[in-house]
Amino acid sequence: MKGLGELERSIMDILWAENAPLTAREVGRLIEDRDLAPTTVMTVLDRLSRKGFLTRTRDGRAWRYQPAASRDAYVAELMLEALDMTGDRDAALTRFAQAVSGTEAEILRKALTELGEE
Amino acid sequence: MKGLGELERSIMDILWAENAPLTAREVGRLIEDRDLAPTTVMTVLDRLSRKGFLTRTRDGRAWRYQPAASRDAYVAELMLEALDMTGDRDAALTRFAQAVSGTEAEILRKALTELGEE
DNA sequence: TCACCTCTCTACAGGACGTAGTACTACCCC
DNA sequence: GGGGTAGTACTACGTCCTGTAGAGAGGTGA
Repeated sequence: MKGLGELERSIMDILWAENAPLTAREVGRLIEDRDLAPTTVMTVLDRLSRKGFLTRTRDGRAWRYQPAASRDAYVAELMLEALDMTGDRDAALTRFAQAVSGTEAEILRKALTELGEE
Repeated sequence: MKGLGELERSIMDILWAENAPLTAREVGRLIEDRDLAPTTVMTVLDRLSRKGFLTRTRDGRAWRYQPAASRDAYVAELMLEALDMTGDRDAALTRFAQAVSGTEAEILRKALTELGEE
């Protein structure tokens, strides 16, 4: 998987936050604080779908874009990818476990416990 | 934190694998399969220390480079960084927990348990 | 038909990286 | 002591990615 640029991520954030597939115009409106040219938004949406982060379907002449995967899935995948980078996954995992905060350690523990029960 | 390029990572891998600080020449010898000019290795080592991935100390006229952090720490940090990207850390963590393989889930569980005992 | 929307194509600047040459300095051997 | 050698710093260049956007084409409604 490739990383995302800053604008790309802003746009993914918008689409992840929204539940419905959006057109370029709609995304542009939601990102208004940056005052981007409409084509800029379109270009980025296009690149994102080319990279597989978005899927798009026709709606009249316009395209509607929506995330190909949930943000959680994306984040989890990034984490796994980082993990793949090491020779010693166990050490890295241990380190990671030590680094997450208390509440999050709790979440992780619970998720793992539920796993074990399946 | 910034990501690493491909050559940068090869070089970090070498330095992570080695326990002693190496000179550019030594790194170059260890990476021989690529047949790089000595200055290429030096440039990359230099960039890596500029980015904070390496520290260097003088050894006569030469520099000796060593990782500023362990690979595990680096990987763990990458993972945390990915985690920071999401609005809903819990969901991402849960997702992650579900994605790691059984053995690794075990490792994680153990690390978390030990945490709890401290 | 005219204004408009949306698309696709093309472009360009800036930064990161891989790659390396050049020029300068210090050191060792003959 | 002079030349080769090793090591450094500085500079450079091509490529790819990303942010940014214009130009042109083809529908669409008034």
